[in-house]
Amino acid sequence: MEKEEVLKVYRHSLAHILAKAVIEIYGKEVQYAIGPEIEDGCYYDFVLPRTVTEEDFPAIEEKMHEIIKRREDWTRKVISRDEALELFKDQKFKHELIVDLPADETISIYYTGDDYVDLCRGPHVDNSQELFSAAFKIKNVSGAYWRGDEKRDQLQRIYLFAFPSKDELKAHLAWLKEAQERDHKKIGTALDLFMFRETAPGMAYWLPRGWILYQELMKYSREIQGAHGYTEISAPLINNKKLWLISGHWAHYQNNMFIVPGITKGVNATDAVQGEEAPEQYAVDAEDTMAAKPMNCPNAMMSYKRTMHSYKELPIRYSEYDVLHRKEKSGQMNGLFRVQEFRQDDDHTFVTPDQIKDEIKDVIAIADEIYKTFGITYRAEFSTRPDDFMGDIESWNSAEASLKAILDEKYGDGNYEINEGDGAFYGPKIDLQIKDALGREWQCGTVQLDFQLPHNFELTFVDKDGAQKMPIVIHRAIFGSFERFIGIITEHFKGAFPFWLNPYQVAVVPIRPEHNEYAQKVADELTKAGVRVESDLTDVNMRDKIKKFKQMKDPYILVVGDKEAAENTVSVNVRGSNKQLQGVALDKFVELCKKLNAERTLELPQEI
RNA sequence: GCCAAAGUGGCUCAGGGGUAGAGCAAUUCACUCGUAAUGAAUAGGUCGCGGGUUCGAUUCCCGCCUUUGGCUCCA
Repeated sequence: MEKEEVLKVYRHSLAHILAKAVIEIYGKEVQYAIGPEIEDGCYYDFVLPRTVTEEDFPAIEEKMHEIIKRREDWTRKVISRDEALELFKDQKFKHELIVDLPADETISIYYTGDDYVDLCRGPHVDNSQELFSAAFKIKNVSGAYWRGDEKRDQLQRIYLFAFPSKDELKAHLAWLKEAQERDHKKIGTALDLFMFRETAPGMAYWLPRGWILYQELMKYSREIQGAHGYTEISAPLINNKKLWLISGHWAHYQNNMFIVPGITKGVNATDAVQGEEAPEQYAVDAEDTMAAKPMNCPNAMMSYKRTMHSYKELPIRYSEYDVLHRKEKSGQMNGLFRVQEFRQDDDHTFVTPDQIKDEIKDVIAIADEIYKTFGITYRAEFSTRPDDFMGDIESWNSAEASLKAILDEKYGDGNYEINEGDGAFYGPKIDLQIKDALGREWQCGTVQLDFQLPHNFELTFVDKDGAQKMPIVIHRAIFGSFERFIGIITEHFKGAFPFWLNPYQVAVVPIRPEHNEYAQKVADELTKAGVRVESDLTDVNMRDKIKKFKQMKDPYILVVGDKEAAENTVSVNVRGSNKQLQGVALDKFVELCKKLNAERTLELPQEI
């Protein structure tokens, strides 16, 4: 068997052992649902008479070891649907699974010993003793909904790390520990980039160092988009609900919006504010109710609509970096990855149908250029027409064909995922997914075709034949939200950002106070060259200063003393090594910094 | 929203029914130093918020807030 196959069999078998252990501990009334293998092990879902907590883990693990040591045979049996339904008549989830199996499906069951049976396709080990060498550990327990549906039973899911050997488990746990060190929430605090406070749940406070980085990203984005013919607009942060009624957000997205109720004037007051200080009553259904924007598109439509447009003007590209607010359900927030306030490198491009292909191609080219700058790899996903689509099928078909042709050309047939029927109701889309340190995928870039908003806002352009036609809108973002992207790259670089992006690029440390003058001169020359410099001219031990700047992960720390001042040189301490480059000419160093900034170099040169 | 866990000085964390402790950071003094932790002293916390039990709660109980992991992988 292939190594991967072995791993699958191990994990799958261990899931059954887990179930058997849980049943032995919690009794026969346990309802067991499903137990697939996953990335680093497996899990099993149960309904249990009481909740499992961390304190229960050792007992479960011990029971699993005990079961494995029984050297029980695993026997496979093929049975009829009726036999299966009878056998699992007290197991509601198994029962449902059997009912849902296709009519011609072979139904197989596995006995582990003679007191535990599970519905399963297999394959498994033949005897528990094959699992002697397997290494496993309960990872955690969480709630999970039966079949992922929140309206159905809430199950307790027990996760297991599972590997064929102890060494592999150990290696995995070490990897996990390293990954946790990369956590952007930790690094963000350590590097003083951003913070979160209860005064604004899920909304980052950007601190001086972090805000420099943020702005560098926006600067880079604007530079690239400017070169690709984008024009930037900015629009109101809160809009009257009239806008959201037109766009459809009021009907479809209200739960995700922060709403500012208006003052009623004889309208029903549903959310009355009590007390003497607030005699007016605020209500969501008041005419002057406003809402913070969760998306930029409606205002972009308004901007387009202000005047007539000729086909000669298209494509029109309105990019936008405004702040967006989306209200999330509690429990959905996650550091910078999922926030309630963020900015996107957003854009809405208005095109004619025959411009779609070239335009999307250009978007993908921009995405490639940007992601390459960070050395980040992504996975493309193509989502096609859903059942509740809007518009006519011909438009959909041709739009999907255009997108598919671009994806095939770019990534090759089969090198991107297709999610049939997963598109938005207003159009098909391409999403670009990037992994965080823990391997979780987050959607960053997105390209969406939209036939709906132009319709809702009655957008037109005058075509060659003089007829008024409806443009198609392309929504797209490459970084996605800057917040999320910064989270991703913080973990990717472990806080050691590329030179061009690091909040401060060079730190200057004089050896003694008498070297302050020269240190200042060095700092001034670098600043003049557009380099972000910080220096410490206080009367403190130079070692302490170096330590402080190293902790902030400044790429280059310059130490200057008698020798450097005399020779107009600097001694360079390079991030990521203990290397010190002595006697580097100041001019030469300034030139290097300018080059690194101009080229947005990914790697930090270790030699100068 | 749901399941589980957590919240103690700026940061990292210990503690535990009798009103709190360490390291780092900060401040002061000494050291003036050639590339990641000099020494000494000082200051800093109504232990997330509200309620309950108790003579007494940061500790136990309840509610809320915030945060973390999971709720996608389908016998």
